[in-house]
Amino acid sequence: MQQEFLKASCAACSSEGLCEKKFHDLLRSSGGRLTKERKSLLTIVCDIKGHFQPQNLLAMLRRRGYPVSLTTVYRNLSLLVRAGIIRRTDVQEGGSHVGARYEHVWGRAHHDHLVCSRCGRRVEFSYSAIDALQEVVAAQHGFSLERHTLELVGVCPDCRTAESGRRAAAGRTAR
Amino acid sequence: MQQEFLKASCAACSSEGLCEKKFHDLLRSSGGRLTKERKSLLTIVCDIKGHFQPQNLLAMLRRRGYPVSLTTVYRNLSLLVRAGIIRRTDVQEGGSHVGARYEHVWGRAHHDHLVCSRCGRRVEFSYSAIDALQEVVAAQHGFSLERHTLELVGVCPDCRTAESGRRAAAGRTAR
DNA sequence: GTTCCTGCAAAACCTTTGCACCACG
DNA sequence: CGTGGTGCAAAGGTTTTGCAGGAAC
Repeated sequence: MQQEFLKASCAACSSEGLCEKKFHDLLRSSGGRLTKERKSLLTIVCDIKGHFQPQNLLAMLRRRGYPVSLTTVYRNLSLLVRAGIIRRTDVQEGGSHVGARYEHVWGRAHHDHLVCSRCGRRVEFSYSAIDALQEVVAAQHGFSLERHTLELVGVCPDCRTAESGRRAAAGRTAR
Repeated sequence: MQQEFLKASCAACSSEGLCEKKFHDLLRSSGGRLTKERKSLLTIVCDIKGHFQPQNLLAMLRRRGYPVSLTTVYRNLSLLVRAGIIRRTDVQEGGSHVGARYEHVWGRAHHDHLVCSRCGRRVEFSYSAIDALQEVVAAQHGFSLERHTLELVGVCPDCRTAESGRRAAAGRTAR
C-alpha cells in the first residue's frame, strides 16, 4: 500500500523549495541517493511547525502513511542537520533527560526561547538587538558566527501569579 | 577505610560557603538528610573548575577516596540542580549524542560559550550588555528571569585561517 | 525508632551498528 | 549492475527504578 510522494514545500524556508534544494545539494555532493524514505522524511519535517523528537517524527510519518523505520529516521536526521535544514537543540526539562530535540532552521528569522522553570511553557521570541551583540562578541574573539542557541529560563506570568498568591497565603498563616 | 569530611568551600560561589548553604536549605525544606555521600558530592562538585559529566564526577570521587555509587551520583546531581548549585547544559558535539553535562552556577558572574563548529573548541565569555537585553525580553513577556543559556556557534580564528588557506589552494588548482 | 538514603542489579530508554536484501542512478 | 540505503535485531550507553540493608535525625 503505497502513497504518492508529495513535493516538499517547506513553510519554514522561504517557501521556494529551499529545503529540497539544500537536501539535494548535500546528497549530490556526497554521492547520496534520493530514496522514497528520504522524500517522506523531508516532507514531514517541513510540515512540522515547532520542535520534534525522533520518536515523534516517526509517529507522524506512520500517521501519514509513510512506512519508515526508526533507524532510518535517526540516520537521516543527522543528514538533515548536516544539510542545514534542521538543528539539534538538546533541551532538558526539570533536570531529567529528555533526548534529542530538533527544529527547523528558519530561512531568515531566527528565534530563541523563553522557558518557564515551573510549568515548562516555552515561548519563542526573536530580538535583533541581542543578535547584533552576539555578532560583536564573536568578532571580539575572532569567531565568525554561524548560529546560536539562546534559552532564557525564568518564571512565566501565570506561575508568578500563582506563586505570589501562595506566598501571601503562607505568610498569613505561618508568619 | 574512611576519610575526614572536608568542609565544602566553593571557589565558584562567593567563597562564603554559599553552595553549602543552598544545599542545606534545599535539604531542610524537603526533609532531606545530609549524608556523607552528599557531603562528598558537594565537596568535589565545588572543586571542579569547568564542565563535568556524571561518569566524570564519579571518577573524581573515587580518586579522592570517596566511595560513592553511580546511582547516588545521578540521584544527587538532580538534587544539586534543584538547589541551584549546578546547571545542566546538554551539549552535543558534531550532531551525535554525548550525554548530560553539568557546570557550576556561578555566584555572580555568569558566563556563556563560544563554540567552534570545526574543532569543538569552547571559549567562555560574559557580556553584560547581552545579559541586560535578556532581562528586557523576559520582562516584555512577563517572565522573571532566573538564568539563561547562550551558546554561540561559529568558526574559531584558527580554523578560519586553516580554511581560507585551503580555499585559496583549491582555487589555485581547480579554477 | 522512623524515614530517608545508599548500593546493587535489573530495567528502561535512546541511539548506533552489523548484516542481508533491495532499489536508486 | 554496482553502490548506497533500508529494516531488523542486537549491541552500546546513559539514566532510572525496585528492593533490602544501613544511616541520619
